[in-house]
Amino acid sequence: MRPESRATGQKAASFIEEARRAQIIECAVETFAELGFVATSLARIAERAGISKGVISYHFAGKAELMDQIVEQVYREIAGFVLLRMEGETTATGALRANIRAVAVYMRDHPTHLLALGEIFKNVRTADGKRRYGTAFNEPVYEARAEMFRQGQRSGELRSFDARVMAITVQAAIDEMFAYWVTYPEHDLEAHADELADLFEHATRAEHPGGTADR
Amino acid sequence: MRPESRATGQKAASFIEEARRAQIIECAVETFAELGFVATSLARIAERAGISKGVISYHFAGKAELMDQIVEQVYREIAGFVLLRMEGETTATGALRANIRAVAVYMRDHPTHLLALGEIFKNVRTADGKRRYGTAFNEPVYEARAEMFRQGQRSGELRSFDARVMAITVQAAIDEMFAYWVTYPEHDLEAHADELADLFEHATRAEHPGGTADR
DNA sequence: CTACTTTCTGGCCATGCGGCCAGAAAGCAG
DNA sequence: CTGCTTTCTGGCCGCATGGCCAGAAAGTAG
Repeated sequence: MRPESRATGQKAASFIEEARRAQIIECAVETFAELGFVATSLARIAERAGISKGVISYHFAGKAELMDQIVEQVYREIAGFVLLRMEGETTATGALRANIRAVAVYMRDHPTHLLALGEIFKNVRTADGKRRYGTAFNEPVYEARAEMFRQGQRSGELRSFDARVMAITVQAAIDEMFAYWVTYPEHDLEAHADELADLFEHATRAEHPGGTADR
Repeated sequence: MRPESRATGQKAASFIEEARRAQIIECAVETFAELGFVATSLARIAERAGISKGVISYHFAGKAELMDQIVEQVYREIAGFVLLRMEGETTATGALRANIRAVAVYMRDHPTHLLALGEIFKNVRTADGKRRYGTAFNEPVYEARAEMFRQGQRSGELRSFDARVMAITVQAAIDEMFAYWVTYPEHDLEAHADELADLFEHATRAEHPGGTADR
């Protein structure tokens, strides 16, 4: 007998099981990225993986769990990648530049992961019609970046502004850079990232650097 | 006999016909805004309008034409509203501020229209899997704003930067302001808009105002 | 009134969906 | 080999979808 639900089971999964789960997740990511949320069905994912549709049901409790796994995995992957490349930055401006550049590098190397994440984020809803992964899911990112700005303001490196709005806007700028690049692949992603770093440096830095917060 | 396709017909439509079409479009907008693209079916739209599903088929060639009409109508509405409120602005900075504020006012007054537009934009794809209304649909907006920036750079009002990246980023910042406000309705939209205007003023203005382009 | 057009209803259709399962196949332990 | 577990296939189910249509209803002109 198959376990009541291997997907939610606690037992150590076999090598084969883990490999299959990883393969299915990867194929699902590609399908979401290529066809979009609406056109991505379990049948299409199975087709891309070269397996029967039932295999997905065997390894995952359902489509919802599959998407949960994608979100969790990709999110962790990005966070690790970006945070690693921000280490050692001491100034807020430097940290922000490293942040933007790191995300741009990740975009270039794993565009499908980000596309799939976006499709799932924007379309999955709970039974009551509300977003499953809302803007609220970005809270940690917003708050971390806002805190970075506030620290820069306290040290006098940055001018006075609403740290939260700035944090939100940085994320928006990064996301749109990705969307634009996906539409126009010949667009220079690295140049765009540097331009964004300049943009926000001008937007945030104190008018008379060296002093404390300017007003 | 019903006309071969009233939806695409050229004849002057009757009052009743126009009223029905308008009602259906409005109900469709509300449904897209409230339930999202995935959960919006012709049946649900008809239910909200209190009519039979067949009425939609009678007045529109299909779901695709309905969505086309929504996009066209809302797009025209926004463009007219915003452009009207930018008239008379002579400086790039002033025009940008007026632009951002106007969009914020429109958001406050017609959130469902913008939500529906977003749902349709992000999810409708053609048969070959490509976006029907892609980032390319924003081209006119991007280009107009970029040209505004270039003019400001020529006059020495603005510093040197990539006008296109700046135009894209402004749009992203505005869109995210809306998304954030929808998630947190108590968020102060007007203050956010003013904060954005300040942000981009700092990001774009020349370091030594009064001269010509700075480098 | 009748004759005709416009508008609407209710239901049918083929399609594709996610979920599920009986049993085949494969792998493994004795 | 046999017996057991894990993994997979192929197909079936109920359901919702967009599109479609026959005919009813409402409106209008003569």
